[in-house]
Amino acid sequence: MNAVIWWIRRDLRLGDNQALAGALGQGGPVIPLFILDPALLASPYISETRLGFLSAGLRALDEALRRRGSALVVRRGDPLEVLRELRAETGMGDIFAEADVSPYARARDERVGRALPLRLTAGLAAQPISAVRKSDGEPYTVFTPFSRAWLSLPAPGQPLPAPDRLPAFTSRPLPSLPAAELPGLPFTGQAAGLFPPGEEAARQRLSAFLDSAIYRYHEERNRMDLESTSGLSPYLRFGMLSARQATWAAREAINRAPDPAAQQGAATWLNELIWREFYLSILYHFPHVRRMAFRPALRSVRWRNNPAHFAAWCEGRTGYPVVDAAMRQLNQTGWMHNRARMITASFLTKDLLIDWRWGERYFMRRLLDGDPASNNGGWQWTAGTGTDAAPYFRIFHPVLQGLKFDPQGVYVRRWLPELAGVPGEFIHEPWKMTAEIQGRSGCVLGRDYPMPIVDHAEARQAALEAYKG
DNA sequence: TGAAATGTTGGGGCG
DNA sequence: ACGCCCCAACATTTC
Repeated sequence: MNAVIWWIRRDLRLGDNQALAGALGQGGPVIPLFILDPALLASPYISETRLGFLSAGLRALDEALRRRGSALVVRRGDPLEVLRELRAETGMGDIFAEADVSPYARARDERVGRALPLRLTAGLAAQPISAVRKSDGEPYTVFTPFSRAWLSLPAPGQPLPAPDRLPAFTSRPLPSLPAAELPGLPFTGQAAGLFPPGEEAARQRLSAFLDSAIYRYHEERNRMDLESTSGLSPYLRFGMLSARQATWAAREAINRAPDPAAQQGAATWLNELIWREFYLSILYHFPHVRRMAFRPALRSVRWRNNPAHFAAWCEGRTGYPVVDAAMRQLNQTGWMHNRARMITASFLTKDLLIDWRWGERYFMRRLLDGDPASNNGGWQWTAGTGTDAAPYFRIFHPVLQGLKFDPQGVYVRRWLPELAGVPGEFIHEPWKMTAEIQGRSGCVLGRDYPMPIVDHAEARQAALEAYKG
């Protein structure tokens, strides 16, 4: 019996894995394979931290496989060459993999599929990407009708259980890269504490979220000072949790919610998962969004692109506490609250008039959950350049956003220790402190914390002008 | 999944 | 009792 290959890409899980199920359905040995693709490792969107998370996730997957009589094979090289070699070693069986939507992934899979028997399966999204279309067959470009159509489709089936055993290939030893040669920074420190890699950690995190926070999600999800979000994005990014597992859990939570407010909480979380599927669909149908604004009229915005401003934004020293706290959170942990992503993105594109693609790339280089579809969609939404985007005049006020979504300044103080002693009434606008209060609070502006690098009111006017042009 | 500017309404002070 | 003004609170429009 031919051995088949389960080609793992961003589906680092044994549970609810349709590619793995397809491979097992052949009845013969299954070889779990991960390929380190030099072309991907050289991408400007790569993150050392995310690579570390991936590598740690591969080690966790290998351990889970070994408990089931199998083992992960990791090889480095051009995917087509690696697959050819491995098939020659193992009997020329089919290759099963979860389909992806990014332009690079699709080109790669087309190239492989022309030369080898590649069988792509669904699983990246809970509803197959191209199943959600308008009645005339065209893709949606506005979220609300997309979500209505998504919800009206037959609910995705129950998630598949993880297999108890994987039939191993035993005819000959299969060389694999040693764990020590996996790429990325060692995954340790704050990020590892917050996001332990692997399928089991994802399951625990989902279960904790379902216990209570999901029912308050509607009211609390925007609060940056609370742990009110699921924190599942890094796991969804690498498929340590499947979209179907997540949406299934959301629907179950809706059904057993104790009261209407709780039901609304779970429904709002499901809606966020649908946003993820919306942007997967956008990238699939409109791959050019990866390089430019979706809307042609907004491809000629005259960005100012001041490098000093960009550096201040990256390093979290703009002088606006909410913006700076958010960027420090990103730099230190590889994750940022969604509300904070919108605030920082609005600040970069509107207050600093810096090309959204600079911000998109920086986020990709820092985020554990950095996903080309969601990240691009989010940036284009805030910049007002995308499908169903915020209108250009929707400009976030960094102080008001702070007052609304971090009312006591707890989030700001957590990430900006230099503001720890600043009185509550000044925490989102420390430049209003008198010299005396600055001295008393141990936070002298210009010494301990910067003055704002731009005046928001002026910057807002300038942005309106620039976008109008 | 904004915020500012402008418009409307109604209560209360006051001559 | 009445008209006038002020202004807060809310609604609508505009960017």
